[in-house]
Amino acid sequence: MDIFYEKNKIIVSGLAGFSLRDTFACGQCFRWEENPDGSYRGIAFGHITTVSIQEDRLIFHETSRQDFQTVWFDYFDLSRDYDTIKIGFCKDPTLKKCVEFAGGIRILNQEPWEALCSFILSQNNNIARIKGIISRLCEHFGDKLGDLYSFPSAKQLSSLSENDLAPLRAGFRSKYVLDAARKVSDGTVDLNAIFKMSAEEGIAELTEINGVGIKVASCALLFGFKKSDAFPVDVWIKRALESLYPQGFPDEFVCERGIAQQYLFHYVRLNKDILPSSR
DNA sequence: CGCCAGGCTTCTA
DNA sequence: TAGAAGCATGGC
Repeated sequence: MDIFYEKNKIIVSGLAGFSLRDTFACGQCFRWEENPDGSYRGIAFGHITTVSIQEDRLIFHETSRQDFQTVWFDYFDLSRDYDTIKIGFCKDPTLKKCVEFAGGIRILNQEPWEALCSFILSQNNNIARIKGIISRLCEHFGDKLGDLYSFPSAKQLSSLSENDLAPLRAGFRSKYVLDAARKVSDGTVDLNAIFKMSAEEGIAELTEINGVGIKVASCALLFGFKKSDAFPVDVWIKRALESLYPQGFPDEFVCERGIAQQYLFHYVRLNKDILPSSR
């Protein structure tokens, strides 16, 4: 991998196989928007960028060197060697199919609070509506930065009431978001401490929040706390495990089983015919 | 229109 | 303590 700093763009080469579409559409994040030219515009950690891919090159447009180094390099998980990980996955026949279907997925390192809050809102919900709720959340309570809105902090949300969140139309999830915002902002749940914890300990910490169970906690840990061994089991993964891994999910992927999980999730969700039709 | 959505909490036997 | 009911809303 090589990095080139040019006048108006930063180019990262040597990323053959990386797909922005697979990465942004696989259900791990909800805010990136595709432009007519195929690039994507997004905001994270209070910084905005536009990214595109040409051949094996990831290109950051109108992005400062500092933002790339302090935000986007880590956000796009550029220190991880996905080629080697995928070679490992391909030893398993099902994961091989996942890699062939959408091997361009990388797990993003999102803002911890955004990941937690987003997946609280995701429960018993569909992705199109989750996006709408999160969009309204940011527009109502985030900070306007250029043409986009930051994700509102736990502190910003902690002083709000359920009534304040009514415009989001998040239903019963609103009270869960408020409980999370309060416990995170007052230190009852220490997000920074979770980075030093195991995934198991992280689950114990996050499930102190009302409305956060093992699945939501696992998603937050995988997508916001660099816990690549966190393994969220939703209805799709549950069905996939029952029909495709009756002997259990292979142990050899333990360290990166969260990544494998995401490849599997995206594959079975968009190829419903590979799972038994009856529920 | 009815089913279901990247579940969780609460109730019930 | 396992399993079902209830939950808000709207995409498809």
